[in-house]
Order: sequence, then structure tokens, then C-alpha cells
Amino acid sequence: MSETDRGPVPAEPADRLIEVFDLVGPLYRRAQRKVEQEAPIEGLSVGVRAVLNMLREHGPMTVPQMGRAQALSRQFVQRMVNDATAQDLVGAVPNPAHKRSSLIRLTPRGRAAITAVIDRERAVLRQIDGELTEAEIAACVHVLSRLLRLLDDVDVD
Amino acid sequence: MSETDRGPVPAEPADRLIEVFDLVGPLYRRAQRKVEQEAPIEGLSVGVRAVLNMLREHGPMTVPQMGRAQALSRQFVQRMVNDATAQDLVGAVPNPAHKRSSLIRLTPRGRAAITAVIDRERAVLRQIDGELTEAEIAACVHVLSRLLRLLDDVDVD
DNA sequence: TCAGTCATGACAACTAAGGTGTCATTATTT
DNA sequence: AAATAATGACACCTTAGTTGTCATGACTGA
Repeated sequence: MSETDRGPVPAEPADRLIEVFDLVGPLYRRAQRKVEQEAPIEGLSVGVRAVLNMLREHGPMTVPQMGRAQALSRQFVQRMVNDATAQDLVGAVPNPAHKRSSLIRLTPRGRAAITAVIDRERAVLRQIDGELTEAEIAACVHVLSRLLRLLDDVDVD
Repeated sequence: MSETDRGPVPAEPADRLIEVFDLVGPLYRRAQRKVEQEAPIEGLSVGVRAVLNMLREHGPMTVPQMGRAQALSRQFVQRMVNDATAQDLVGAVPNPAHKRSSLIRLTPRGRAAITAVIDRERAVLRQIDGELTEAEIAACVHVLSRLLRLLDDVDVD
């Protein structure tokens, strides 16, 4: 119906990857909204949530590291870290590697908050556990990671 | 390093799905930025691009339909359609099914613009064609689709 | 058929995610 | 020691996307 005139298209891998991107958009937006609905309980903005989650799974990091890891500008992450600090969700500890840039790490309160959020999300995701195989999920992670690396040259700052 | 005290975690499927979401965020943002860098050539905002792309692969649709399809508010899509109309990228045709809500479809100019954009993206994606199998990509699409459906109850408007 | 409800388009106001530019300060590096 | 790069801080801005409201025209069901 939407084909112009050159007949059926072979649908090469690149096209299937475009399908992936077409899914990423709506998924991202829906997930954002879900987080917004849930997180207010803890009073977390999406940005703060992202920071806490990074610290949760990666351990203490510096602000610039987090920015690079999430493809966010250093300044934005800084603001989120400042917010989180004001709420006593994260704290700074001296960084042995870089004297200027301290390591940010979760406070007990921060850990409790992010754990609660993640647990609630896990509960939602468990609803579809049975329908997806481990292999499929692994493949998905793999494909997305590769795509991410492809776009990595997009540098911030 | 970030484990609190309850030892190694089994990493159930729900956790792997959280990994998926952790990838979706950065991927979405990087993709947005790439689009922003490319699209200015055609003068397309991200929203307009999304509309054109929907029409490209789905054929003519009404504004509310597009909103639902992309989990975007009706009003936002409307604005994008208005923008696109002003640029002569899309046009309205009478809708046999609903007399009030006309069908939006690509104009030749619109089709040319979105085709150019997609082709450029396809070229980028072809760089990694060889590294991902068809099966992996298919699995990825499957997983993302399922997740999308899970979050579907989030209704706009 | 007529009342009531529903869906659409239009417009306005708003929120928040996220970027950019700049400056002073402090680390690294050579 | 000088030059360069990285960090934090702050201000400003862009724009994606929502929400609210209203008038109007379209279905629907009694």
C-alpha cells in the first residue's frame, strides 16, 4: 500500500535494523512515562533515576564517566547528581585516581530508593518472563549493544 | 562491587530485561542526535521525521491513529502533521471510514525527503550488517515488540 | 429521529529533558 | 614551568511532548 513503484523490497538486514529503531522510540517514551508514574513515590526524576541505576550496577563513578556511559552531557549528569545529593541519595567520596573529580556513590537512602524502583519494575517484567527465551533476550541485548557502539562516535561536549 | 550484602544474584530473565531497558535509553538519545545532525539537511524535526516514517511504512493514516501507534499524544502528532503540511511534506485526503478525520499521506516531496533520510540511515546500518545474524535481529525485534505490548496499557489522552 | 456521547482539530500554556556556552580552578602532561 | 585538558558551577536555551479546554462535527442507541 505504501510501496511506490519498484515492487517488493528484499528487506535486507539494514531494514530490519531500522525496525529495531522504530521500536526503540515508542518503547523509550512508554518506559519514561511508566517511570514517571512510579518514581514520584520516591520523588525521583528520570535523570536522577538513571544516575542511581548506573551507580547501582556499576558501583561508584565520577560524573564525567556517567555522562559518557549514558551518552548524556557532563553538565546534565552533574545537575542530576547535585539534585540527588540534595536529597541525600548519593554522596561524594575522594577519588584516588583523580584528585579533582570525586567518586559519586549511593547513600543507604539512595540504594533503598533505587532498589525499590527496580524491584517494582522487575515485578512488572516478570509478567512476561515465560514468553521470552533467555536466548532471545540475550540476542536482543547483543544487537542493541552493537547498535549503541555504532553510534558511539557521537560525542558530547 | 555494587552488591550490598546478599551475595551473588541469580540474574533471572526479568533482570536481563532491565538490561534491555538500560540500553534503550542511551540508544534512543544517540539516535535522536544522529537524526538531528542528518535531518537538518532536509529540515525535518524529529517529530516530523517520525510522522513521515510512519506514513512511509504504514501508508495513509489519521492523526489519532498515528498517536496511538507511537504512544504520542494526539495533539503532538497533530502539530507535527501541521508542520509537515506547511512544508508540503504531507497532505490530507478524505477518509471514507471517518468523515471528520481525514487521512494523512505523503506528498511526493515528503516521500522523497523521508526516503533520502532512511537511505542515509540504511547506509550507516549496513556497516554492521555482517556482525549480526538475521536470527539475532529477529529476536531483538520480537523482544522489543513484546515489551512494547506490556507497556501498552499506558494510555494517552 | 433526536439526544447524548465520543472523536477530532485547534489553540494555549506548561513541564521537563537535555544541550550549549562560558568561566574559574585544578590536574595532567610534556 | 608552561601548556593543555578535565572538572565543577552556573546561566540560558531549545524542543519534545503533555495537559487542558473548547467548539464542532460524527456516531450510537433508545
